[in-house]
Amino acid sequence: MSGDRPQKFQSLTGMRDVLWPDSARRRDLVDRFVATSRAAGYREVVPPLLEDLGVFERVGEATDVVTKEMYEFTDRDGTRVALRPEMTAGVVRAFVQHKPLTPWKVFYAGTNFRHERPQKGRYRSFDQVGVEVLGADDPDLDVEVIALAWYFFEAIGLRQVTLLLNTLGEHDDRVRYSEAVASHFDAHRAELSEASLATLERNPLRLLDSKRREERSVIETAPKIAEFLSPSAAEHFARVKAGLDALGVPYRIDERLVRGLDYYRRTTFEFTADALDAAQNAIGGGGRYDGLAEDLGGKPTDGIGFALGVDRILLAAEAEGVLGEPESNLDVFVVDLTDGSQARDITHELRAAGLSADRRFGGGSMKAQMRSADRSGALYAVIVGEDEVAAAAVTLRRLRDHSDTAGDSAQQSVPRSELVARLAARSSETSQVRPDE
RNA sequence: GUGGCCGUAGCUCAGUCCGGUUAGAGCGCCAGGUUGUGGCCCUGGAGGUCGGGGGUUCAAGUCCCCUCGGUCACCCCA
Repeated sequence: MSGDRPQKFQSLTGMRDVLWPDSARRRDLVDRFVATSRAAGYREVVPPLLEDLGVFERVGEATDVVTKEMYEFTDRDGTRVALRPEMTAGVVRAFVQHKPLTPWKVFYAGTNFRHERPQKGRYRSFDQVGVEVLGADDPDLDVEVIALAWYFFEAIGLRQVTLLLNTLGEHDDRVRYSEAVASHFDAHRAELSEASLATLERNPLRLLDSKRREERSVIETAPKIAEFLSPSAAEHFARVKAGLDALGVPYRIDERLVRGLDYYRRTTFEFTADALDAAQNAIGGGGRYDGLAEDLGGKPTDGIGFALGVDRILLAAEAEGVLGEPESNLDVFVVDLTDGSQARDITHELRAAGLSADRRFGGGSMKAQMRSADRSGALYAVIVGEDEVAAAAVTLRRLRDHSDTAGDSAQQSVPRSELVARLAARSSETSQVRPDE
């Protein structure tokens, strides 16, 4: 016998367990996103968590997300694989692989992984919801996609959200613009930090949204994308703006919004939560990625989409105070003063009839069982003891909302045979009275 | 990857500067008050390797070193 205790484990750095009530809020948020997306004709896609490393390498060779932050490893058969750091690459890979009818409008909800130092609103395992549309070039599609996210934020009650909008031009525009930006910063190397000089080599556009204050003036004087836009790119952007105006979706043009992943073309956008007092206040972002399908071996296909950070939206909702306490959904708690067989049978019957029911295991005094009933949040307690069994009845006690039940005494005896039908009837009444459930 | 702050009960935290009896509080949990009635109240109880390891000392939650973890910020991003 050794006195050593077994090792105690805890969740890995940057990974968290989501327990109730947080799990209930998360579930509610995702459900609302699903409803919003379905209402606009989007269908769910569920790509795998693990992809060939190349799927992600193709889309972000110049980004930290891909070069430094991926969970990558060699699989048992020697394949280089990675946990997805974002959703778009996998979805586009699926599009190229299955060649669905276009336009392909999909939504998703899932977990991504990035090996970063955690901080508020940033975790190594984080959930996103989002949509992608492949195979359509219409600027009104950009409008639909952006508005969809906007309506979703409205639906969950968020008010302090800002939509930032920009365009990066078409492929050639972006290349010429990038060169111009590079030469601008190259001429001001002395004013750049060492880290920024490295960024200049890899992806000069990224310098535009640097947060370093001392570099602000160099950034201010950098060339603007507007001067590099081809007529068709400018026209596309104008129509996107006009569409958002028509729908009453407010936005702010941010010419330094270049976004993190380097597959973006033309329209880019980002949503920030102004109530969030954290450095990570971007709650969502997206844009067009017209070249991505081709980069992944498919035919040239236009694409656009966005991803929203579930964790950050929940933080923003908390900051705005729009998160309600999740309510108990339990109809009945069964208190059994006999040997437990009554609770076993009655909960079974109630559940089969579509009601929610719980009970306490291992018995306990009536006081203890009633306390459990109260804590469960159940609307009713069904009490069964020797007296009830002898009378072929149960005691039905209302635990909450006594006041609004005039004529409905707090406690009454109900024939055992009528219990399920009586409760089923009341349950449907109450659900009609409560519009927001 | 870099830096600041913080690790004491399930949770929120006193106690650490200036080392010294059995390490405390509130909330929560359990039981009793009410031999079949929850919430409120009263009484009692359980619950702690003081993150871990090493060192200094007669004596360490308290001082020193290392380490692990958390948190916030930078970088970057949802």
